[in-house]
Amino acid sequence: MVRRSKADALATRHRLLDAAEHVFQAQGVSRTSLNDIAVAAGTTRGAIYWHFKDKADLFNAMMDRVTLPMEEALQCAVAPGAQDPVTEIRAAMLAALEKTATDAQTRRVFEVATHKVEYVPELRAVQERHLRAREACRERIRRALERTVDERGRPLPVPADVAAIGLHALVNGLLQNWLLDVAAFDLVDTGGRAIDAYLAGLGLTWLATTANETA
Amino acid sequence: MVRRSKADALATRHRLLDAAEHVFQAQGVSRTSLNDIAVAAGTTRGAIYWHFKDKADLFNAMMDRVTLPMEEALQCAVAPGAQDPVTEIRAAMLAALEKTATDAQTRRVFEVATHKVEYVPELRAVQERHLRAREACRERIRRALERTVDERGRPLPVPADVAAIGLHALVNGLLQNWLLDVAAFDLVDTGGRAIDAYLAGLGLTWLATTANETA
DNA sequence: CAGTATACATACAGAAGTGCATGTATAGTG
DNA sequence: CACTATACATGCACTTCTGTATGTATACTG
Repeated sequence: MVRRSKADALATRHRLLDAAEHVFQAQGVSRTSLNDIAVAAGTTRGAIYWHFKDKADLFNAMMDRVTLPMEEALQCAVAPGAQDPVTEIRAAMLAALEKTATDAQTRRVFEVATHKVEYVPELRAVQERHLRAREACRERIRRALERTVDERGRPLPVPADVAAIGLHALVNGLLQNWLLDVAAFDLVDTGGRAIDAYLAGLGLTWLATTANETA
Repeated sequence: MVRRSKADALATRHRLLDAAEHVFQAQGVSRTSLNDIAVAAGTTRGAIYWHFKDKADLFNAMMDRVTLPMEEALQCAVAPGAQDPVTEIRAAMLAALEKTATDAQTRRVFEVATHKVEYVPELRAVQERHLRAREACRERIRRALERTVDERGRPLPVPADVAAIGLHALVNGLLQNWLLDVAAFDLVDTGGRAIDAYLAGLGLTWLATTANETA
């Protein structure tokens, strides 16, 4: 076969990762052979073994190409101190929902990572990244809540770390449930209202009020 | 080999399912061979093929032996009209958390079902059961909320179905996140407080208040 | 422009797992 | 008390996938 230029090789690599996303989503990671991916990408297994060590390496590369919704949420709220910290957090969570609902690639990879792969020791890298991202997300929420408590006088009805764990679980649950049946509810609208209800329960009712008024 | 009595055969079947739970949890479903399960159960593949058609059949039988936390929550709240419907729902959700935290088998199977198996078309039976249970759970929450709205005057800040989807997502997210790292937080205590915060956000503040007072 | 590394395609050997066929000893059964 | 179905164990053929070795044409490089 013709040898490709470096640009061609990079394109091949991306085609392989694109193909992996689709085939993984359709068949699950463990049930797809490297040949399945190669054929879907219009190449052979030789190309895969050139660019990647094995299936786990390819899987990790596929994950590294994207930022998962929760990680996106952390970056999105980088605009520092521009406004109320809870408003930032709320915007970040809504952004995570919206990105999942609209960006096809994010949805594919997130679905693969949550429902189409088994969390076995071999893929520990992704699992640890997942756990770290989760911890970072919780921390960010917790600090935002504590800053809000400092700025106003009233304390939260529950400790900030508890509130953070709950909010993170709520968003996570919304994302995962929606992926199982995207027609069941509108992720951004319904999810956003649920988030506002939760925040209202933390005593941040002004948010829920404004959200209801604008809706 | 000696032929067993019917009681022995039933015991063998249960040993196979017990072994499957443990090996699936440790290695993931697709990475465990039928021989792995047979050896773990102290038998051979012959026993498996006698009791089950194939691995998918064994997996389904394993799932049929238990009631998952959310299904348990539905049955638990069967005590009808004994008290406030929201109090019932709250108790049911807490029961789901507690059962997951305390009952080892429930935890094992739930963990396998959520993190150690790929949702591929072949296991559609379990997936559909999962979706049906989810729908039933949401419906039950929704009706309880609507009954509460009827009993009191005030409406909810969000539609009942939206509130139900959120509550279900919250509990589901708590369960799944806890399974990924059981040391991260106390499922019953932290989860319960998060649930109360959410209910408070729906205007059912008396619950959060009493929960805080008793805590 | 010759030489080398690149970017694959192809071929092959081996492991592993599945499904079934067959063996077999005993628990039930009339 | 024969005898048949049961409850497995064992062995085998077959498929499937992996990892690697090898072939090869061309992009790059001095």
